[in-house]
Amino acid sequence: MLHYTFTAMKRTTIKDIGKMAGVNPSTVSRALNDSPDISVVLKNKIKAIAKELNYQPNLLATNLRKQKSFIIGLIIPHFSIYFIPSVLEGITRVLNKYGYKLLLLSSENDVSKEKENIQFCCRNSVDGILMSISESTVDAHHMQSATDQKIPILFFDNKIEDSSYHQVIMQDFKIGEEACLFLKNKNCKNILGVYGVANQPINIQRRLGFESQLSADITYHKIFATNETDIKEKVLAFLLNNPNIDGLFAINDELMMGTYMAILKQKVVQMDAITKIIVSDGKLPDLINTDIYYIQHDGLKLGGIITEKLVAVINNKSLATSIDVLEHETIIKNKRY
Amino acid sequence: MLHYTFTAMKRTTIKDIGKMAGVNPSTVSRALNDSPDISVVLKNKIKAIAKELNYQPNLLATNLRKQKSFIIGLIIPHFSIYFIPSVLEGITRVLNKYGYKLLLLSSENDVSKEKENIQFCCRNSVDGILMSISESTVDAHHMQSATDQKIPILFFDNKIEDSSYHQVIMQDFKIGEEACLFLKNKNCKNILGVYGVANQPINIQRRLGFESQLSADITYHKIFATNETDIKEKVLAFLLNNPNIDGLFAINDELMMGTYMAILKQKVVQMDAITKIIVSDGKLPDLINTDIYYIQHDGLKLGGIITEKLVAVINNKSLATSIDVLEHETIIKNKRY
DNA sequence: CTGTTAGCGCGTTCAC
DNA sequence: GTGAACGCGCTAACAG
Repeated sequence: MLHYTFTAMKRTTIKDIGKMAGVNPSTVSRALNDSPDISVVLKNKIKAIAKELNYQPNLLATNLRKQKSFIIGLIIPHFSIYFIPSVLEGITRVLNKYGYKLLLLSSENDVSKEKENIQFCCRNSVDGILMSISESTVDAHHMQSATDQKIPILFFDNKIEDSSYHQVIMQDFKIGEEACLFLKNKNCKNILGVYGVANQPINIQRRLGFESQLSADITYHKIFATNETDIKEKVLAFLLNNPNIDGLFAINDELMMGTYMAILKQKVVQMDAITKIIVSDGKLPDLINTDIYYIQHDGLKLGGIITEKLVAVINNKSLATSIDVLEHETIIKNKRY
Repeated sequence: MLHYTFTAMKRTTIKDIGKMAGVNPSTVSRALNDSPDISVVLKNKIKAIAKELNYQPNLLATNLRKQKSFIIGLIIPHFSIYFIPSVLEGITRVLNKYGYKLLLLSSENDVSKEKENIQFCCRNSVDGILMSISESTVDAHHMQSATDQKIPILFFDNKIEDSSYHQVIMQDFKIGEEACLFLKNKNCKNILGVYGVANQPINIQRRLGFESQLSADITYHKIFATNETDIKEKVLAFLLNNPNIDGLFAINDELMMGTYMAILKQKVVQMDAITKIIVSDGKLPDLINTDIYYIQHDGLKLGGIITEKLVAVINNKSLATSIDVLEHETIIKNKRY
């Protein structure tokens, strides 16, 4: 066993198999690909030899030939613990179903790295790209190389203003509206809205939706933050001057978590005195020990949907681009333990 | 713009560039690879043309030629939200540093899928594989194709009984010991140990370590479970008959979370009446609202370490295999908010 | 049914 | 300095 480690063991190719079987390499290729042209006996013979030699087809060669890799690229801004894992799970399940694999790339919220990633995907001839744009991305100009090569791109989460791409997004404005109406219905009068960096469509829409339903009798504050730590610090400071908050809207789990920790730490206001509503896939509400309401943003489902759509596009390039808007579930009360 | 979608736009190759520059394709290749053989003027001319034509080298061809892909495969059992994201982050950062990309594969805790994944990696000539084995994996026989091809594999998390592989693991036995000593020191007399499925090395070692430090004056119970829901149900039932628990050891975040929810829900015992110690990267302790102690298992750091090691092995194939044992930090008290 | 030939796009050896 | 020719491993077109 160990001596294999030091022996130059060339990988077996169809040539080798051909030599052993006394046939031409191309015959081997056809046999292994179950071409109907090859007699069953020969097929079996060749397959047996292939198995014995532990033959692994070189996909680099196959792909080069076929211009297809059965790999799809996923580009995300960063690895959020709240959402990405379930999206990944959803993507992977569908991908497995169709025999595709996943090249996972993180743009680290940087457009230039995003472009690099796109190019890497292209150079490797991925069959399609799933893309959640970075915070600093404003348009799709840097995806040129992909469109040039006719590699389909599907944007999800954040909408991009370009109808030539496939997209899957949520009804973000409506989500905001619903959240506000909910808090009003709960009779909140002093509300804090917690949002991500200002320029992302998803943030803007949810915020605008929320604000569209505010009324004059409500005191409204908003805080923008980039991450959990950031929001935590800002809320800590905020609460000192505003201990009378009775309603909270957070546009995602991460921001909610930071806010939650700040409220617990600052202690100027009782956690249960605040009515909280967030957009979440439902994991965080399970984790924390307080009543919290949420609008369902199911990562597992989203992952599945975008992947199904991308695969469909790959298999039928002529599919017209469209923006699919995902229905969300109505507000759900989190069951206390 | 839109008409590109319907025009057969062939990808530009070195041939095209050669034609435009009036030189041979091989010259183009050399120029773009900064061969010292090419005059600077010609180089610049060729590079300019390449840029103008938005030339994207076909890595499938390059890799086929060089037998190297600058891709490394990561195979994990499933997408745990508590640990995997930070490991991914750690891996990606280091990978970016060296220009490698990540092929992410999930075995869904299934050995046969694990084998498939390995083979897919081999067939695509990945440069190396990072591997956290599935629950049902007992040895490394199914990695044959990788070793045949001399693709280095690095195992992390769960140890595998085969010294011919590179490994990075923790001092799991010692972790168990420390946890037990800690609870004893806190004067716990009625302790519950919560473990994963019995046959995984990581689970066994932590449990054995823990049990090695038990003494006669301690009542000790143990529960084995496969996931969060599973453990939750089991603990719910358990607590009914054992309301006097005063100490808890959970070998990871996921199991802790299920236990936590069960305790809250069952209400037969006060959460704060139990001294809790877990192995965690520290995120969960931040999330939940109770004192909890933990032994640090830093995913970000681990991801970085295993990737650095794998890259080192890739660049120097002769490196002897070794089992690196990661030092863990001593027990840390979680700061209450 | 099977062999021959050609080429996917690139890097490399050997000429000159 | 640069061109020509070859091959990485595989598949597809054309023969027969």
